[in-house]
Amino acid sequence: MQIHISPHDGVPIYQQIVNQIKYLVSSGRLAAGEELPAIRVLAEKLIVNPNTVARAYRELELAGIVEKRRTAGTYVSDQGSPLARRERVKILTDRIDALLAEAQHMGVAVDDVVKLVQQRHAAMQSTRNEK
Amino acid sequence: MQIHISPHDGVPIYQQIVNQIKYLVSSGRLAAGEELPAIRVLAEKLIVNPNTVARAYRELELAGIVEKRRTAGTYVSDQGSPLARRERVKILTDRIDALLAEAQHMGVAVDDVVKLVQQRHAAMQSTRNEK
DNA sequence: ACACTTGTGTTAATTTAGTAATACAGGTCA
DNA sequence: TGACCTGTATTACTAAATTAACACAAGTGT
Repeated sequence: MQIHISPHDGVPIYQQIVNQIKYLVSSGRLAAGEELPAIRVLAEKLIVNPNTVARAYRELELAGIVEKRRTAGTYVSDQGSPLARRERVKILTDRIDALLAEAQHMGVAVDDVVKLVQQRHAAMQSTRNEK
Repeated sequence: MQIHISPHDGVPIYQQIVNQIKYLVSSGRLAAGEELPAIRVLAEKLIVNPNTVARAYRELELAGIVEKRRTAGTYVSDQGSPLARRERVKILTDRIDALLAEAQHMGVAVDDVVKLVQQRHAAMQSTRNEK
């Protein structure tokens, strides 16, 4: 768990933790079922108040990334089931609908939106570190 | 200049002003070179502090949407339309980045996202009323 | 039972974003 | 010139977000 925070980066500490753990999970460095550090442990490691880590974990649980077992710890959730995928696609579909509605409202063609998507994806692939 | 603000909409007043003026410019209701209301005038019309309007105008100038002539007033920038489009694309780009990041976290491939975009677009074309 | 660890909850301090009050500087134009 | 416009700058107030301090409840394992 190599997590590094920038205390005065403009983005809240708890958000930085959320983002980095999300990335660790999506990149496979944190496997499903794996236990992640106890709130106090990570807090001490990052030199941050435990409540801040607790909030990050809560957000992650809300997002379905992790599961908490009250007195046992926090674990990466098994988000691999096919049924879950349908749910995920539905969420993405809603966002896409909103995006398309906005684009239409702005007078931007859907073709351009598709181009932007591919373009942005390429950009994300090449540059893995920014800001 | 029909601008309407919702004081407690969650989004800041100055941001609402920025958004609506951006839209007015991009839709052509505010032509390039046209003068827009003096800060105090618009402030009184919207029942808002002049500083709030001033901030909105400042953001618009920073975005290249308008130009300010110190003692003469504020005018829609000459390249208002093209710049406005760039602005719109930037807004969409931000949303797309967020969408792609989310898709990655969910383990959904970008190809599938592109497919969903096209699919949803087709759905929007055929059925113009639902939700 | 008991020491220890886990996450939870309540409350307060702190920081930041947003808005407001007010005075200022520099032009226009009768 | 001088009243009257413009946008600008400084300062302070308010509300919300963020973080911190600290006590709590509930399992684990010896």
